[in-house]
Amino acid sequence: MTDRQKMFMQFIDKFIRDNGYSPSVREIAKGMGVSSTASVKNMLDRLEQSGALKRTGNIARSLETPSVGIPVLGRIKAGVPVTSEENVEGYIRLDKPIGDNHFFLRVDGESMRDKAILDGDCVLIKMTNHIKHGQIGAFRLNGEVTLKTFEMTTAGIFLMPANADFAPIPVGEYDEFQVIGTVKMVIRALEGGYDIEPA
Amino acid sequence: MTDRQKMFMQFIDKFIRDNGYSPSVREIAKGMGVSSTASVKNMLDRLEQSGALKRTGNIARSLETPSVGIPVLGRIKAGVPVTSEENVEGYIRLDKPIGDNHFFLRVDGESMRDKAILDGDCVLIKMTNHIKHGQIGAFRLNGEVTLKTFEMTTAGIFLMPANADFAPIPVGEYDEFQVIGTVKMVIRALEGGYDIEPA
DNA sequence: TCCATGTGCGAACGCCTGTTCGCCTATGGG
DNA sequence: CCCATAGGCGAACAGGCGTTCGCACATGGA
Repeated sequence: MTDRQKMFMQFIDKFIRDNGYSPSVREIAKGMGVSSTASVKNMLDRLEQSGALKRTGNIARSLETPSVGIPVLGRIKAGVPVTSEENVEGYIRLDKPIGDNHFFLRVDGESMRDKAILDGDCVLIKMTNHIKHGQIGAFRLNGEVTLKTFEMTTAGIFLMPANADFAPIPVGEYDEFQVIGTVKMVIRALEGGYDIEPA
Repeated sequence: MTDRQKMFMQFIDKFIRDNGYSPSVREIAKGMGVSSTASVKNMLDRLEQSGALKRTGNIARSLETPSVGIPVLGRIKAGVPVTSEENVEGYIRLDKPIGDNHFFLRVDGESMRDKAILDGDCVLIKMTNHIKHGQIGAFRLNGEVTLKTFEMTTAGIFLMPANADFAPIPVGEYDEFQVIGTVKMVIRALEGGYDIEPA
C-alpha cells in the first residue's frame, strides 16, 4: 500500500469513527483535497482490491473498514490450524485499533486459576512468536493447544500452570512445539451479563 | 416504546450488524412490510425523538443505534454519589444491549483475588438492589465502596472477601449500608493490550 | 362526541451519490 | 524510447434516497 493509499484509509477510518457512517465519494474528495470524484473512485477500487476496504456496489455510504468481529475460538481441534473456521464458536466485537493477528480463545480448564484465569473465560491472544520469560501465552504442544506461563531456564523451556493440581510441562527437543501468541486481555462473563455473536 | 417501534429498532439493529451500514428508508419499508416511505420516516422521527436512534439530517444511511460508552469509575470519592462525574476515569465502548444502569468499576486491591478478580481489573456493575446470597456485588458501607461476595445468614449480612488476608465484614444494624449492584463481567488488560477512552 | 396519538398510503420533489468516459501528468524500469 | 503504474481532472448520467404533502383509519381517554 502506498503512502497516498494509507492517507485515504486513515481519512475514511476517522470519518467513520467520528460520524458513525461512512463518507460519500464527494466527502472523501473534499477531505483529501482532490477535485474529481473519479479520482476517489479510482483509489477506492484499488483499496478494495487489496482488501483494505469493503464496499457494497452502488450503495450509498457502504464503505467498511473490515476488522471488527474478533473470532472466539473454542475447543481447538487437533490437526487443523488454530485459527481454522472449524474452531470458531462466535465473535466479540471490538473497537478496532486491534490487528487481524488477534483472536479470542475460550479457556478450557482450571490450569491457570491462580493467575485469575478461569474455565470459560475469553482471553485475547496476539499471535506472535516473541514471548518473554514469565509471560502468559497460548501454545501448541504435540497437537494440543494450551494456555500457560512461559518459562525459559538453563534447564530448558517449561510451560507452567498456575494451579498446584497441575504439573509443569517440560518442552522436549523432539516435541512439536509452537508459540501461538501472548495473552493481552481477559474477559469473563458472570450470570449472562454479556453476549458473543453467534458464528 | 410501542411494540411496533421495538420491531423497527430490531430490524435496523440487525441490518447494521449484518451489513455494516444502516438501511435506507425504502429498505426499512420493504423489510417491515409497509409500502410507503412516509410511514417509515414517521416512525424514524419518533424513534429519534425518544432517543433510541440517532440520525444526521438528509444524509443517506446515517442511522445509528447509539453505541454507549460505559463509564469506568476509579477510586470512589467519599461523600459523592458513586456515579458522580468526579469518579469517572474513562469509558469502555460496548455494543449496546446494555442499559444505562451499568458502569465499570476499576478494582482497587486484592481482596477478591481468590475469585479471580485482581487489582486493576474492570468489573461491569449492574446497578440494582436485588442481590442473592453468594453473588459478587459492589457495596457502599459507611462511605467506603467495596467489592465483595454477599452473604445473608441467620447471623446477619456479611461482605465476604476472597482472600485469607482479609476478614469478613459484618454489616451492623446502624451501619450506613447500600447495595450498589452486581458484577456482570470482568475485564483485565495485560501489557497494554487494551485501551479505555479518556474521560 | 371530540380529539390526540399511532400507524399507514401514494405521489412527487430535489438533492445525494456511485459510476462511467475520455483524457492528462509524473515516475521508474527495461 | 516505450510502457506499466499511480494519481488526477471535469462532465454527465441514472438511480438512490430523505423529505414533504395531503389524506385515511383505528384506538382510547376526556
